[in-house]
Amino acid sequence: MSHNETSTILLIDDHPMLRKGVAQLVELEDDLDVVAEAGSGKEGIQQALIHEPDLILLDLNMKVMSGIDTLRALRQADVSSRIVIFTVSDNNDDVITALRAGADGYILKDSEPEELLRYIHNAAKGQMVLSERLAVIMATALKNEAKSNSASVDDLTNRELQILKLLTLGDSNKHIARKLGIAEATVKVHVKSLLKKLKLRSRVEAAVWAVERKIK
Amino acid sequence: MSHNETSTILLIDDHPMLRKGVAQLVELEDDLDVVAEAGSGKEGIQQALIHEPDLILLDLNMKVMSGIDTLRALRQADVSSRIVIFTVSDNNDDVITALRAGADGYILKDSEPEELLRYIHNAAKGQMVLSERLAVIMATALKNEAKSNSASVDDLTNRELQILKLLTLGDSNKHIARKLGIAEATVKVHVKSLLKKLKLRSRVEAAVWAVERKIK
DNA sequence: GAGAAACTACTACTTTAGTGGTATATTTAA
DNA sequence: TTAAATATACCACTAAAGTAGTAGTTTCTC
Repeated sequence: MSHNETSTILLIDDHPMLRKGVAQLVELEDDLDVVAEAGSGKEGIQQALIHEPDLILLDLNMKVMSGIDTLRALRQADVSSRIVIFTVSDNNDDVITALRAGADGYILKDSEPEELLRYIHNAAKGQMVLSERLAVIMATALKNEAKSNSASVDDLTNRELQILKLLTLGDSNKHIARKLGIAEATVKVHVKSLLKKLKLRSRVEAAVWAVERKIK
Repeated sequence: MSHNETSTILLIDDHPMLRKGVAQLVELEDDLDVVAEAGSGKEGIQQALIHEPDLILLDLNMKVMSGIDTLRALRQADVSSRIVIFTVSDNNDDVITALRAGADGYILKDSEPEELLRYIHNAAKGQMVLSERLAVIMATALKNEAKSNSASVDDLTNRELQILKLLTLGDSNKHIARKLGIAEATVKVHVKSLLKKLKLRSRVEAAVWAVERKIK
């Protein structure tokens, strides 16, 4: 836990240069101390368990294990550190997903050094921190709440998901039917119910939806 | 131009932390000197004209003016510096587009510090540098050359691009026609020619193509 | 000023997509 | 163990998308 003294920090990011930059900045502060760095989610979890830092700065877009997965794994492993997402993505869904998954803050990488330090200090104090730009984004998200599909991949059946993927490849219903060994009419049924669940109007929207969520 | 002495470097990246990290690393070397930093393409071009550095490290995914646009603008402005892309994107098309646009190298941000220094030294010497992981990617790209559309947004006319964007939103031809105040038949013509140029088979493929390239 | 793109528009036609309804066997969850 | 959801299939119909060809105007370029 955090004291009146020094707050310990763990950096999890697969960009060594960025880790260096943050570490250098943070080390200039008397009351902040980077106790460990990790270049992957897996390594991050190990380091978190070893050091039990006060604060973890976690990148979202990592190659092997995604930031969200790492976040969930950290919470699963009962790591009590405060976890703040530090990433480039200002995507609506990423922000919301991260906060739902138990993140204590969300900071954008294009923040200025002074801002970042302010955020880190506040986060170490136990405050929730959010990059200012995100306020607008989240407000918009809330505004469109009704519209903004709370629907997700999880609501789809296996078959529907399978067909969504093929559809995204540009396959026609006929092609999909052939590939899956079912009738074109059946494919249409699945497409229809998939559209209904996702509250979309056409296969084009479905394809875009899928691509934007990186469903592959 | 580069001498036996010190090579001058300009960093263009909209992430201050990353600039700090790279600058710190580079400054440890006697023969490398970061003479300027820029947080945007526009600022980068100004700095490049002022300092005429030996080497420019340029990020691709910048908010306002994209890295590619910046690269083109730099070449347009007759900046003779060697320009090396330094980015997270290992996307096929990004790599190829950058090299076609006159980049002297392409380095991934997840490179280790030692690697990065080696690349920078070599680049300053006038060598072309490429992150190792990209060799595989480029080989694959060449293999699929026939398939891999060399076509890009630039090949589309304004109207076609405009229609592509609307199409990606899920609009039907009729809707697009209404929005643009033209006949549905005309929209079809544009869609057809856009598909032909991009070598795609349907609006679904076009939408996916656009989303994957973040055309908005 | 001639030629090439680009943008527009139309007709006519084929194919694909999407809707609505019915139906059956299976699986899952309350 | 019912009830609901899933997966399958078919038909008929409408709407939308895509193809092909012709053609007029504008705009840009050589």
